[in-house]
Amino acid sequence: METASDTVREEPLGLRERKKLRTRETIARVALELFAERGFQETTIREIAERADVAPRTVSMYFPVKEELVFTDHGVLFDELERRLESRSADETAADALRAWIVAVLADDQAELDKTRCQRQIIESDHALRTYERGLTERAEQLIAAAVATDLGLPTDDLVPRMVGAATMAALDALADDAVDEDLPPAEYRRRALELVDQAMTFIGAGIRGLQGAA
Amino acid sequence: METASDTVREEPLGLRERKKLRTRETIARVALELFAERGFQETTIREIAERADVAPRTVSMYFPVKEELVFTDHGVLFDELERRLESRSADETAADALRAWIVAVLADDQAELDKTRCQRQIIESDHALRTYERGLTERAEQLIAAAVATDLGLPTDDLVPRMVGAATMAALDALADDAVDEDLPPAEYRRRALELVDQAMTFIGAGIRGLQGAA
DNA sequence: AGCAAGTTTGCAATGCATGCAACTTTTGCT
DNA sequence: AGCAAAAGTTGCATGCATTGCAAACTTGCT
Repeated sequence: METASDTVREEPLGLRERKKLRTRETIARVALELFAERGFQETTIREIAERADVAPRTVSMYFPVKEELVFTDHGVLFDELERRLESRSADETAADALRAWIVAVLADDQAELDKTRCQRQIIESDHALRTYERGLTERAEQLIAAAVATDLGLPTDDLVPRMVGAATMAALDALADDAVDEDLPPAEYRRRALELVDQAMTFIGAGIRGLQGAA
Repeated sequence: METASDTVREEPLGLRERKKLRTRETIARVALELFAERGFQETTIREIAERADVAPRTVSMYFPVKEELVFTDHGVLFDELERRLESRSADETAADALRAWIVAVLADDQAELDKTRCQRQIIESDHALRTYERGLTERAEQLIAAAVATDLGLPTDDLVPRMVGAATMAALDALADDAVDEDLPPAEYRRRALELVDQAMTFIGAGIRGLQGAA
């Protein structure tokens, strides 16, 4: 199967890089543990630093804002989306690239799904985190809007691509809710997720056609 | 024309209430001035308090989070939307109520439009404010989603109403951008705003029908 | 070993947010 | 008017996140 790592050159990491990566992962892991135990607001940077055995300053070094401790992979996931949207071939629509991205990033083993569920429970129990997440999705909306605008030959700031981006991210939100509400095995979760995605794309496609007919 | 005040009983405010209201408005006004002059992050609560001639503690009293100083009316506007959606008559769809709300709340005189433009410039020049705004729109999305779910006989957490809510708010976002980008007179701004809204509703309507046909 | 570059850390300062208690003003009642 | 309760304002103190800066420490390389 195609994954992100297929396209990324794997440099042999030096000791320095490996250590840095390990520190980063340790901090993120213990932070998630603590958030799950006591809640996000109730956990201080200092406590995270203590359990990760680093200085508080180091935590802030790796994660300039506290919220980033929860959304540790959103950045790379969205980078990947951007790459797929921008480097898609001429016969591939934005919708195709988007769907392929979702297929590639969907949690597919139990461990990954468990981590996702843990993150989602933390996020959904804290308003600041939900707000922060909405801020993150803004970027994805814009990426999608830009790609859709290209497909449709519309200006980037046109209403239609923006609505498509927003509706798409609403679908991904619904998908995230599913991840936590249900207690499904990974395969079943994937199936339902793709069902949601296809439903969203049908909606969007019909919306676009409806608007083109009216114009 | 119908406006919010038509349906709200105007109690004769006592001195206490009037004073409170005046203090609140003074704080909000000077805060907006300062934000426009120096920027949001660059202005401290203390400076706002000084110019408003109150204690810093009082500012935090009226506006528990700094961001609220910019979004002073969003709360009541969304209250009004909620009221309109929930108290609509049987023959009025969610879309009807929504459109009526937009017509009622659109800035229609120069002074109001100027204030809106000032707010929007401040918001768009600061990332924290944009994020905060996205958090606020979550509520509106949910109100709309709930009303649309009722109209369509779907569960509240169904994908379709959620996408409709998201797409609708994307349209309002685009509308807000228009308010600042252009230098239009109020009447022209209103006209373009309604054009956008109708375009959004065409998109959404077609999307819903497309999905119903496929189901 | 020893130097240069890159990391981690401690320290200090700033600013937002909040609980609490003291203080002032307004209100309602006699 | 006079007074007591209620409501609003303020000062004080604390906790926490975030950031700049410089010192201390590690690693990579010669």
